[in-house]
Amino acid sequence: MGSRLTRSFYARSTIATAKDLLGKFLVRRFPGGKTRAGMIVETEAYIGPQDRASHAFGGKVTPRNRAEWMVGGHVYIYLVYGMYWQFNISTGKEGVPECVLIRALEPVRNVKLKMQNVKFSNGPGKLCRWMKLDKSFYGEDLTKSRRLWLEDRGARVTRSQIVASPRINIDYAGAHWAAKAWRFYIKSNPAVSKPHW
DNA sequence: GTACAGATTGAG
DNA sequence: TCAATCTGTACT
Repeated sequence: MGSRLTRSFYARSTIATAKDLLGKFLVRRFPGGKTRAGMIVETEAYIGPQDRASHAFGGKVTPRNRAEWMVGGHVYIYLVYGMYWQFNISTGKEGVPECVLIRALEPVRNVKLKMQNVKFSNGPGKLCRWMKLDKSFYGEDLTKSRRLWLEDRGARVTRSQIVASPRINIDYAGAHWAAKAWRFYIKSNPAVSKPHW
C-alpha cells in the first residue's frame, strides 16, 4: 500500500519528526497475516536530558528508558499508572535520548469488516490496547519489523492544519517545561484525544 | 526491603 | 472528582 518510513525519517530533529508523523500510518500485522492500520493524528515530543518531563532528564539511563537512547526508529514502550502502555518512537542519533509519544490514531475504515471507531484509539493508552502493543515490542526496529511499522500513504498535512499546544499531564515537570508547546495534533480531527485548546 | 507516584482512563 | 493497578525508582 504505502511506502515504509526509513531510518532517515526518524534519525533527525525530534520536533520536526513529531510534526511529520502526523498523517503517517501505523501498521500492525498480527500472527496469521491480518493487519490493522491507523493514521497518526496526535504526537508529543520529549527532549531529554534537558527536558524535565523526559524520562532521560539529567542524562539518566535506566532499564526502562534505554530505548530512548537508541537511534531513531526504535520502539520505546512503558507502562504508566500500573495499567496503560505508552507507545513512543525514538528519534535522533544514537546516544541522544529523545522520542515522540504517539497519542492518537484515526482508524483506517475497513468496509468489509465492521466500521472502526475513533473511541478505540483516541488516547495513548487506548491505541496500544487497540493495536495490541505491549512490552514485547520494546526496542523493536520500525524500519525492519514484520509486525509493526509506519507508512507514508500519501496523506498530506499542511502546516496550517497542525496545532501546537502544551503536553498533557506533565505538571510534575514544572511550569517552564509544562508550557512548551510540544504536543502536535491535526486540527479538527475527530480522533484527537480529549483536551483541545 | 519499603515507599511512592505516574507521558491514563472510564465510571460516578 | 476519583479509584484502578503495578512497576520503576529512590531511599533506608
